[in-house]
Amino acid sequence: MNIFDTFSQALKTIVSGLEKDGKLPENLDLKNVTIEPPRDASHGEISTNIAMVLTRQARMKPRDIADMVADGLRDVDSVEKVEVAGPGFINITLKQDVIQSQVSKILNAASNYGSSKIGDHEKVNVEYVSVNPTGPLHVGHCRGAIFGDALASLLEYTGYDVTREYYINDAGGQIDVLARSAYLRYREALGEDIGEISEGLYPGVYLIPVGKALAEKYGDQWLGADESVWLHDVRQFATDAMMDMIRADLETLSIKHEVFFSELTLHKSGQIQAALDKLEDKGLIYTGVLEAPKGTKPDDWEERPQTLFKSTDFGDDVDRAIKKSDGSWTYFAADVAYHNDKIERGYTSLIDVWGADHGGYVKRVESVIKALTDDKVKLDVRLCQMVKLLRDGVPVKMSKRSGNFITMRDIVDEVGKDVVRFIMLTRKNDASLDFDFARVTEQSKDNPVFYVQYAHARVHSVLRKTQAAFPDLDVSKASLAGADMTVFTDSSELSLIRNMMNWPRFVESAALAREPHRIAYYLYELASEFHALWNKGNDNLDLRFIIEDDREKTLSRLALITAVANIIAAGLNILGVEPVTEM
RNA sequence: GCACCCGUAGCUCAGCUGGAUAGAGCGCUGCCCUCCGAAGGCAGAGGUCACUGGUUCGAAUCCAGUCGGGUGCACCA
Repeated sequence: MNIFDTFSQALKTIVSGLEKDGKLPENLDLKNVTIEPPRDASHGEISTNIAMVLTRQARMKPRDIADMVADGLRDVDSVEKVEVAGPGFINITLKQDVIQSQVSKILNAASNYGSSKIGDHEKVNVEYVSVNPTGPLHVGHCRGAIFGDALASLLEYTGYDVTREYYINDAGGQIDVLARSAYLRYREALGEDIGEISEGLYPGVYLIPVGKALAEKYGDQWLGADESVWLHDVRQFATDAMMDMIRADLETLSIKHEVFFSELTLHKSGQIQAALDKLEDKGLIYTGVLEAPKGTKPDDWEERPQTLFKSTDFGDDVDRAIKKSDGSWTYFAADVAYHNDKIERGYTSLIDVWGADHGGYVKRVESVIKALTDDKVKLDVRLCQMVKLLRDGVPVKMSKRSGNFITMRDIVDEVGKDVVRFIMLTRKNDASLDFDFARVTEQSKDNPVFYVQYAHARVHSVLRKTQAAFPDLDVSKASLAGADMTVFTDSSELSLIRNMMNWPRFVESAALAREPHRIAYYLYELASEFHALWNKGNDNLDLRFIIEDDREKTLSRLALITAVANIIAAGLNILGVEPVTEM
């Protein structure tokens, strides 16, 4: 239980006491009460708005409520001072030794400090990447991949039961295109001159090895054969090859998935029909004609009767097609089945991570979830905005048509996994992000990756140097946690500890908001405080971490900075970035 | 035409789901290395939180509208 939880409990006890004494009306709702650090450190460590929240319910003046609650808080033994300020804030200053002792708590909790149970083992499915298996991953895919992966880790850290999932779109027309493109490379592998690759096929060189592998496995039996002979086998073969490649690409960024879910299996198993039957039973399927879109009307627009889903009943703009005019399933139909499958697997919370260009697709899928579960299962679609690639401020040009795009692998090879991951998480997902090759590899304070990792490495550097000064000093967890913490009296030290006290709150709020970037910001701030303390040691020898003639004080200081390193490591771990021990 | 997202310091962006005097980095200005932990540090200037209303003890945050920017808008995936 962290310090904020402790005071949350204390407040409840105090309020119910006041209710019992008739000083406050009964059954007060404390839902909107916040317990948080005040913005200004001079107001103490903890602040609550309880008096203002209860004003209306209790029909009393906020200051009067605050005074009564403050009296109760003064009896809590970790409290040094309680003040009522402004419109009715209650500010609590903790006893200094309580603050100091937090260092022991952090060390004892080790990597669990900051982890939380708010998820309460809720089954959450996080689906991300889900790129069509028709080529390697390119930069555009990086952000969603990293975001999804970090979000999944964050949710695990806060007590959710998380499944990381990839939806393989292996059933659509693009797979036929892939197969034909691979077949062309197959012919090439068998010595044919295939010339220019025609417009409708994938030109990428990554298909050359696939063609060779096909030739090795099947020989020349398909040369000159009709498409109907080889298409099925080549589809399967090429899809598998592409997925192997994609998995390898993901591996370079340490992106993990537990489930790779094939769209094709939905078609084969009859699950699409089954899912639509569920909607049919609710009277949400009908045959109709959609109106032409209002803005730019497609040239080839024509009226056509189709099987439609009544998504407008659930907030969508228009009803959506389930079947094409030739009677085959739309992509959306498969997606209905896919989400239905997730629901049937028992997830009560679904998170889909998509690129912002799929924004128009959100409402229809939300509609499906609402329709299928009577709004009981939550779907949260997180859209990731574009990444602008720059080199020294100049936009990097990419042409998708010529196949001349920067791949995920290119970018990882150039700047490294950790840099890519961290930078991609330094903006909230729905804001666009600049990625400048020159800046992200800079070793300076401007570069947040470097700055945070440097802090962690510095702590380990100090620990290594301690060996020289005190070869036999016991720096085990137990020894550090048992150090004398009362030596921390400098404002920078106390400020650092206060900051560390906030870590659990940050983790929880980041998880609830599904915003892993908050972790990155917190780490930057913590690193900044740590570096500030380090710098103070430049002028004030007594504030250095290793004090040559004072073994005990050195141990205390090591305890402090080890706590910092623990938190940085835990945070970086959530982001999937390696906490390095030397630069 | 419609939907979604965005609009905060000169620039790039945070702002902990409604709290107190709105923050950080870059850039700018001024100080700080004979030696010791300067791939830096300290301090300062810089804001009608796009605009207008509304909700309430209290709004950058919630609601409505306006303006500006981005994205997407029948069978594709």
